[in-house]
Amino acid sequence: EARLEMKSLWNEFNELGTEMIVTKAGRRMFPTFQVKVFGLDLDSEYILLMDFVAVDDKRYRYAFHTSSWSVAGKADASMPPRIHVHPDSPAKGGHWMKQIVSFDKLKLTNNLLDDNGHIILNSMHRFQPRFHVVLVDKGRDSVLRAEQNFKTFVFDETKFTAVTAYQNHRITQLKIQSNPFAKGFRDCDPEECTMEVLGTAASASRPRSYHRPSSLQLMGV
Amino acid sequence: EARLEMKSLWNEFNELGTEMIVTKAGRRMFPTFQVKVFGLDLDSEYILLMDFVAVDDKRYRYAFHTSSWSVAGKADASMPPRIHVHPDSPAKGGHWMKQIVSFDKLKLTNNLLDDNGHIILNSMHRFQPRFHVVLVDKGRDSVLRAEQNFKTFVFDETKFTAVTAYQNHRITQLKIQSNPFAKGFRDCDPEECTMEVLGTAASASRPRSYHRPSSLQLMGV
DNA sequence: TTCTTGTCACCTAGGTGTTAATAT
DNA sequence: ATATTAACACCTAGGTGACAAGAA
Repeated sequence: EARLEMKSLWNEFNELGTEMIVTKAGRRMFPTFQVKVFGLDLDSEYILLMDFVAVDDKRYRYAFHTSSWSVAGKADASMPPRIHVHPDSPAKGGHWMKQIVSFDKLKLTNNLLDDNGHIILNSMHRFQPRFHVVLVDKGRDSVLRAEQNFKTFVFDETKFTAVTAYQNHRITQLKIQSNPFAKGFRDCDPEECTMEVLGTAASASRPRSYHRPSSLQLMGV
Repeated sequence: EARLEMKSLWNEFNELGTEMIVTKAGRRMFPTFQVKVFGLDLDSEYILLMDFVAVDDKRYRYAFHTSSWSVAGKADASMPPRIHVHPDSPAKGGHWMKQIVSFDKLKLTNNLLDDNGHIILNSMHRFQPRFHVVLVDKGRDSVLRAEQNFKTFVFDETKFTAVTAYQNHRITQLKIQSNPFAKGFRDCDPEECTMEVLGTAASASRPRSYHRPSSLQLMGV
């Protein structure tokens, strides 16, 4: 009834241990959480939303010398729970099913006092995104049908560690290779570095490198 | 029940004879048609939309030597009529009234075969934008109440001539001075040419000019 | 002649990881 | 030490009028 899009890309990240940046202003997820929805009633109205639950009760730390994560104690105080309602909500089943539903407006923040409606997460903690479909039931006693009007989908491969700066260098490289907005950091021939990593895409080694001047000499401090 | 926003800017354009560019791909209007809506029922649902009607049955021509428009004959065959439904539709009265309603996604085209849902207009003809508020009435016999569920607003100062290229040079200059996206053509000190023409904004003459190289020497043809 | 089209430099607006500096 | 922040170069994406060339 709901299929995760870009599943192979999510798998690539998940195998390395996905990291998502959180910032004070709010940062989008990459990959973007996108789903194809099936089996809704064409003319009934639904609200689609996401939330994030802690994977465990632990705080993590990354050891650069071993390139691995380890537990660094119990979780910090949990953040105020928030949900992200897809901006098209509410909309009819026909609307949701006619195209991929993309949560590209969703942003993650570590700012406890955020008033932009972003999702608040603890850095160095692990989270599992969840996707919910809620049937808008305006009839009497809708509370009695709350259970059947509410469906939740969890895709294990979308779990991630929230960070304020990337820890695993291989995650950084995969982000750079697959996110169009990071094209400026790609280490390849400027002529042909348009292709993105999708699924088992080839990774032919590129002989030429694109070197930008070090910002050391550019930033006048 | 509906107030035109940026009325003074619309008036400035209207006094010169507003022109709006139409292109094959579709061009936004400037000024953007924006309204503040009042008096809706907070929890009832409304659809807000726009359409464009011909001001008269004439075709126009611009005489550069006299800087004036004149009638150039009867109107060409009318274009397929289209409406532009505001993308937030349908939404409750509370949603529409809590902020300015902006039709900035609306685009004008002269392409009869357009399949992007843009508004199709005849170039060198005059048009009057119209704004409609439709109450979503799901009751029986709603057809009997169609009249009272439908309100139309016409702001005379928003009428314009559709063109494929600007005719009146003063219109061009006012667009450049007031549209942020045309800032590159402003003839002023690059340091301080941020201010836009709003209402009776001052037009202090600027001693310094910003001259870009002529594209004659840049375009290698 | 008059009008239309396509390309361009130049903007707005905002999403990237990098880096140095700061905080804890 | 480790984690966070803020400024930055470099992108994507797309809205401007100018201009030259084409069409009617």
